[in-house]
Amino acid sequence: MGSGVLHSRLGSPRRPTPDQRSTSARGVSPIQSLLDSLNPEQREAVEHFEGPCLVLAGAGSGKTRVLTTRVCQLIGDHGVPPGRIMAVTFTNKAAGEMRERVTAMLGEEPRGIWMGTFHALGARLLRRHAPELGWTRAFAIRDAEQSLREVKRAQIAAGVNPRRWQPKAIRNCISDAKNRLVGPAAFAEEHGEAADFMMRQAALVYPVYQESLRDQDALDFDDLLMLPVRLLEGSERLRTRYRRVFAFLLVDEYQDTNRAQFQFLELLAREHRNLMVVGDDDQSIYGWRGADIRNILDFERCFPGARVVRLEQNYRSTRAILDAANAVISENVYRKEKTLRTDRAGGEPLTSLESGSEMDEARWIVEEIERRMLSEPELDHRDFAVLYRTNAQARAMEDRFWRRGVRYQIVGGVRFYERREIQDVLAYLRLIANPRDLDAFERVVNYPRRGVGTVSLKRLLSFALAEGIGPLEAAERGTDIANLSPTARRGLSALAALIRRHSVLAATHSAGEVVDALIDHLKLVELLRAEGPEGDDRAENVKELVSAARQFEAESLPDLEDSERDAFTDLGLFLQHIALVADIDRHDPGADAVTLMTLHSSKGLEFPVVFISGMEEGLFPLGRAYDDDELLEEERRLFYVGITRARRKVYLTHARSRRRAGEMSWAKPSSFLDVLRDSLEMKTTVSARAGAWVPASRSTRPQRGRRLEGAGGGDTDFNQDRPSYTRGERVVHSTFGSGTIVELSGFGPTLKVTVDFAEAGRKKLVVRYAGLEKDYF
DNA sequence: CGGGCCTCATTTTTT
DNA sequence: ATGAGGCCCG
Repeated sequence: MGSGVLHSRLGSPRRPTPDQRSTSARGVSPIQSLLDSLNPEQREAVEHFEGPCLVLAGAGSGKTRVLTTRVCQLIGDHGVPPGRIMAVTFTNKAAGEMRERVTAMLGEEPRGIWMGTFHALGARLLRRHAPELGWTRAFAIRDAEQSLREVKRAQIAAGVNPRRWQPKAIRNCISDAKNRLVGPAAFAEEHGEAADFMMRQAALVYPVYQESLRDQDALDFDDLLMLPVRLLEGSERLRTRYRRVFAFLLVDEYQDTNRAQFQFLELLAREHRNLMVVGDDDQSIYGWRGADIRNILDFERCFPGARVVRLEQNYRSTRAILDAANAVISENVYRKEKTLRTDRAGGEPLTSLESGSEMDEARWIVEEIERRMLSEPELDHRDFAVLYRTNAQARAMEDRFWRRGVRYQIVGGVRFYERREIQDVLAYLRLIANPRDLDAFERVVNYPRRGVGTVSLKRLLSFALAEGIGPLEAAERGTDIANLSPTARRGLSALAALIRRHSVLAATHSAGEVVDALIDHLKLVELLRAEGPEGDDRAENVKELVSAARQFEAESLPDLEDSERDAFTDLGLFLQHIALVADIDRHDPGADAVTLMTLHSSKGLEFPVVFISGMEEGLFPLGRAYDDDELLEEERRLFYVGITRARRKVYLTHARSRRRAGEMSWAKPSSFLDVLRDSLEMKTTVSARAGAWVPASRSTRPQRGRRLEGAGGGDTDFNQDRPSYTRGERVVHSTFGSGTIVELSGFGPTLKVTVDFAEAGRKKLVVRYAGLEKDYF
């Protein structure tokens, strides 16, 4: 499991990239022949042995290859035991890929090496030491959705109305705090009296939330980063031990690390300083999640004497593509200056396409893929990728691929493990593995129907609280609870018996058997089928979960070392596994399909032909990016990432109209196209040319001219009935109270106002969502 | 308690 | 458009 199409494709020897094609001559050591095929800078990085080293690796400069070869070098040439190396990657996919490559180079699996994402490695550390922090070693990991529900519960407990204060916003505050290593107490001190209302509310919720997680023996994603730091900071003994264990640290995608991750590395590397980080500040695209670009810009200051290696030779793209990429990224101000070189002169120019709508755009893209496959028989489906800014854009694209019968694969979006029916089964499994899991309990208590509604649940929970016992124990003692209906009492004891029976089963049986028995017992397949046509799919998904569990047993379980297995049940290990493999890919690894995914997901991958769709103002860059130069630069880096995925051809497509959040909107081509204008080949779809709503005089070369918004009428976004605002006007907001408008920006649906509120201070609001009213007093 | 109907908010990326 | 959540009635 976890070996998706992309991963195994990259690991496949079938289509080597040119720089991999170098000979592996017989008689010479494999590592030596690998070294011979590197350029001088790459070799310098690979042969670097001890001390800090920063590798600034441009897109397509072979950085993954440098990292994997260095790992082999450390093991093979310097005799470093694999168990003393930690290699951090950005995704599970990348970790799997690196493991495969290292195995291929060394001729055997590097057993004992700590390789994975920060989250996975943090979890692994905590699996050993959680008791020192107040959790058990079998702690559960909350995904984003689960922690959102947890925040909401904590809000209610803390008296912070979840309707007035969005749980999502509160969760973001808590998440930011954790990524800055700020705990509940420190946060309360910092923001308990703050002028910022939101932070003040978060300060109330955070301690309750965290305590509730601990009561349930659960951690959220951010804890997996913060708590390992706490652990090492708090224990001299562990610090010394792990500094010795991890004698060599390697970090990929270093530009996307946050404060907590940096601190973790620093704690481990402070003494031996054997830390190599590889990254590209131009590809930093996770600022919104706390990534701190200063980690890369200030590396030399934190690790004085660090060697710096620049990889500027690009082995991936044509000159035409690199010129475009360089032109785009050089617009940015906050960056380390560097220029990518290539030997692949020339190449096809980039194509810009104007289409009429998102359906039209998708249709053209699919047809263009078919055209290219006809004229260039060496291209397969898998050689194409369609990238977009938001997951919502996948719909129209998928629809077209599906109708046209062109094989495709969507990465990300609605994930398998996030589906309702899967979450239901998983909740049962979580509860079987951990009877203290309240979130899981609430989810399953009345599914399938057991006659336990909100009222009974409330009574049960307050009983549990009063008695100081878990919800499941309370359910067993249903007879002791006052005012419970006979139905609810029966339902609860049936649930308790079911969970207990399966807990016993889990102690001696495999995860697959437990899941199978559970589904069988609940008659889930029958239940879902009865829901109607959609239920069939759901039933299939549930069955697929059983095979996922069996596959886990067959493939991943044997790889685990004894120290990681010891006290856990197979079911527990299965749950641990899937909590961290979020974007698990269930497709046939050999599948030949066009890849559809977000620009963010595309980082680190490459394709011969890349389409970047939705090149429209307001969508890419997103409208809100104009609030802030740094956001706009991040969007531009995202564009840079997208362009540099391509080996030989880039298409940039936009649509004049697009359905967004249920309503039709019109947009200009993205301003990101401006710097490329002279080098783009311009195309227009037939229906964009013929669009009846476009004034005829403009329709021939629309991409050259300045179009007016709403040409042809019918643009509801610019409705005259909408209230208009002016500077100095008084307004009232439901949460922030009354204030005065000090600034206006944007227009139409993106009109924003900056308001000085008497009590809440200065806020920037989107008029469309803020629900402002005029203040006539 | 459960089902159906109504209202409301939605804004972007992910380990 | 879509989904989630609240409210009312059988």
